[in-house]
This record gives sequence, C-alpha cells and structure tokens, in this order.
Amino acid sequence: MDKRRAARIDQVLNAAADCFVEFGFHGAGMAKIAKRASMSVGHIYHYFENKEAIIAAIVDRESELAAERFAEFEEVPRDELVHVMTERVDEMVDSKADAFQSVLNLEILAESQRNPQIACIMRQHDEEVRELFRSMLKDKLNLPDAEARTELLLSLFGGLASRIIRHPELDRHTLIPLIKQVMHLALEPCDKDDKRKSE
Amino acid sequence: MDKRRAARIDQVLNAAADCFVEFGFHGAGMAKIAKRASMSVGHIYHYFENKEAIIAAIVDRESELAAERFAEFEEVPRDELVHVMTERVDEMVDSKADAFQSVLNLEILAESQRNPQIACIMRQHDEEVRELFRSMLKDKLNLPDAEARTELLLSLFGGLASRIIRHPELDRHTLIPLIKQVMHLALEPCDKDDKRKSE
DNA sequence: AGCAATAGATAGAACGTTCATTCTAACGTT
DNA sequence: AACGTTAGAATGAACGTTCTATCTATTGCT
Repeated sequence: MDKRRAARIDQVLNAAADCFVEFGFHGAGMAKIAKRASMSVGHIYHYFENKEAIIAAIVDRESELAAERFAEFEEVPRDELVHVMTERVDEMVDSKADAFQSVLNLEILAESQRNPQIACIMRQHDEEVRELFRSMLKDKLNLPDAEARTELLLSLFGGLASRIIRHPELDRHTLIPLIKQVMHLALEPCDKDDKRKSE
Repeated sequence: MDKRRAARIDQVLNAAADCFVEFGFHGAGMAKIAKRASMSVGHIYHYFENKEAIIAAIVDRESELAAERFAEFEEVPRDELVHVMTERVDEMVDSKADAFQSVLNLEILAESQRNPQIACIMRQHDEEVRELFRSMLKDKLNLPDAEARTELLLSLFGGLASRIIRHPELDRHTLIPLIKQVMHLALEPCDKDDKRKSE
C-alpha cells in the first residue's frame, strides 16, 4: 500500500509546518513534531532521513503551492489579463495577511541564506514563477523589459507580506488603489513618456 | 568605569548579530556567541539576563539603525526631496543586497510572529519610520493619502530585499528605472487621472 | 486452506551531544 | 584586603539520531 505511506508523510509535513511556523525551523524539535503528527519520534525517521530533509520537503511543497497560485493567470486570455490581475489585488493582500504563509515564507527566505540546499530549491521555484510572469508580460501583453516589470511586481507582492507583519492595522482601502496604479504602470507600455523623469 | 561595560556589551551584540545571521536566532548557541565575542559563556550572563534579552537588544539596535537611515531625508528641503529620494534608489538597492542586513531583518520579522516582545519592539520602530515618512509626504510635499503612499514605498523597499535573496542575479539596470517610476507615482499628486482605472 | 517467512509500520527507550543557565574559583586593579 | 571582572567547570534539560522490540499485514510454499 503506497497510499498509506503518502498519507503518513503528509501527516508529518503538516505537523512540521505547524511547528516551524510556531517555533521556527531550529526552534521546533522532533519531539514536538512527532507529538503533533500523532506519531513516534523514531518513526518519522522511516520517512525522512533527518530533520533537514523535512525542512527541504516543506520548502519544496510550499514553493510549489505558491507557484501554482500564480499559474492561474496563464489561462486568462490576453485582453482580460490586466483587468483580472488588478482585480485580484484584494484577495492577494488578504492572502499575504495570512500569518501562516507569511511566516513560513520568511523562515524559508532566512534559511536559504545559510543552507545552500534550501537556497537551491527556492531559486528553482522562483525561476519558474519568474519565467511564467515574464513570458506572460512579453507574449501576451507585448511589453518591453518584461524581466524588470516582473521583478517589480514580485518585489511589491513580496514586500506586502512583510509590511503587513510590521503593520497589521494598515489601511487596505487606501493602499489597494495605489497598488493597482503601480500594477497598471507595470502592465502597460508607458515607458517612453517617462524617460523625462530619469535624470 | 561605564565605558568598559558599554564596550563589552557592544562586543557581545556584534558577535551575537554575526552568529544570528549565520545560524539564526535559535540555531546560534551561547558557546558560539561567547567564542566570537572572545568572552566566556558565563560572563555574558553578567550583561544579559538571558539569550532572549540579547535577541531583543539586537532587534532594538538594528531597528534603530534602520530608522536612522531613513531619518536622513528629514533634513532635505522640500523642493529637492523627490529628486534626492529617487536618486538614492541605486544605493538603496545596494544596501538591500547586503546579505547581513537582509537576513537579520528576515530573522527579526519571523521571530516577531512568535515572540510578542520582539513584535512590540519592531512595531514601535516601524511606527517611528512610518510617521516620519508620512509627515514628510504630507507636510513637505502636500500629498493626499500620505499613509497609503508610505505603505506602498515601504512595501516596495522591503520587498526588494527579499527579492534580491530569491534572485540575486536580477538585472538592476532595467529594474531601477521602473522603481523610480513607481516612486514618482507615489511622490507626486497624480491621483485624479487614475480613478478612471479603478473599476 | 494453512503455516512460514518476510517486509513494513510503529513505539519508545537509549545514545551522545549540545543547549541555556548557574556556580565557583581565580584574577587584576585599587 | 577588597572588589569588580573574568574563565571555565558543572548542571540538568532538550536536542537529533539510532537502536531494538513488537506488531500487522502480505507473500510464498505445501
């Protein structure tokens, strides 16, 4: 039976994600993970070589999930793309306010700076997302500098998550229109009338 | 002698910051911190009640430093402000690429989600920075929605740091002009001609 | 069908290490 | 001699990991 094994692994990963959010990668012990997974400590080692492997699996799973969320936009026809993307800003902000996701992402980001294996997994997924965005902007919207526009948008969305942690009471109703303005700037070819500004 | 004491404390904080960047708040042990501070483990406890206090001191110091960096703009006269701010984007991006600062900030951000004391320190400093920005935009530039514009800029800058970790090879030469465009959008009262977009 | 053998699932104790913290004894300066 | 300063051993708890034992279910042979 292979289903059972997969289910158990998922059980461990869910428990681990919980603990990692609550205590951090290094603050969460195997004992806590085991207890939350309703499993013995030793048994976890039948599914994962060590704690690092659990962290790596979590990073992989979480990054894949994030990538899938972006992939939705690929199905949108080109003349609706800008409209759909700007319309989804509200739920985007809401999702960034989800502490679970945000903290896990921060933990991953910090860990990637000291663990090359994590960095590798993370960058692979980021490249995926980046290429998806880039090709959308270039092929669907015929935009120049698609790479830079992608980086701008990803910076903004990524920053939103940290911002909400720093200032949870922030007034979304006045911020969201501003974000939409930036998105229009990034999603429409208004490059030329701007070179006047760059001194 | 009070100078000596202050110097020793700084010695511990510097060593601790180093270790926290390299191993994380919970991955760094007192033994490592002591060794890097050229000090005995036990002696650190004469300056700090416990490890948490060291973390708190680091968070405080680092947040204050970040706030001071922003405070420079307060001295700039109002008719040069937009110019100066957009001109400093390049060094801003460079500073965000400094792994030391970025990782420490991520660690702080993640820790603030699970340690209320850290969250408190961090939010106090963020409020300081936010108010500084807000009053600058409102009083010096006479901008409406100064709060929202502040949040947008802080999101963007904060996101830039995470973005560079995710994609260090990112092409800054094409991204920076885009960032400057966003800054002009956020620093100039072009609110009206945009309501057309918000459906 | 019925027994033997095997493989995987599971729990929990045991290991050596490292952790944060405390304690004690020695040091250097006055 | 006294006092603040320092080093490092001592402590017990917690860590990640390994080991062993028991249990369950499937497979192969007759």
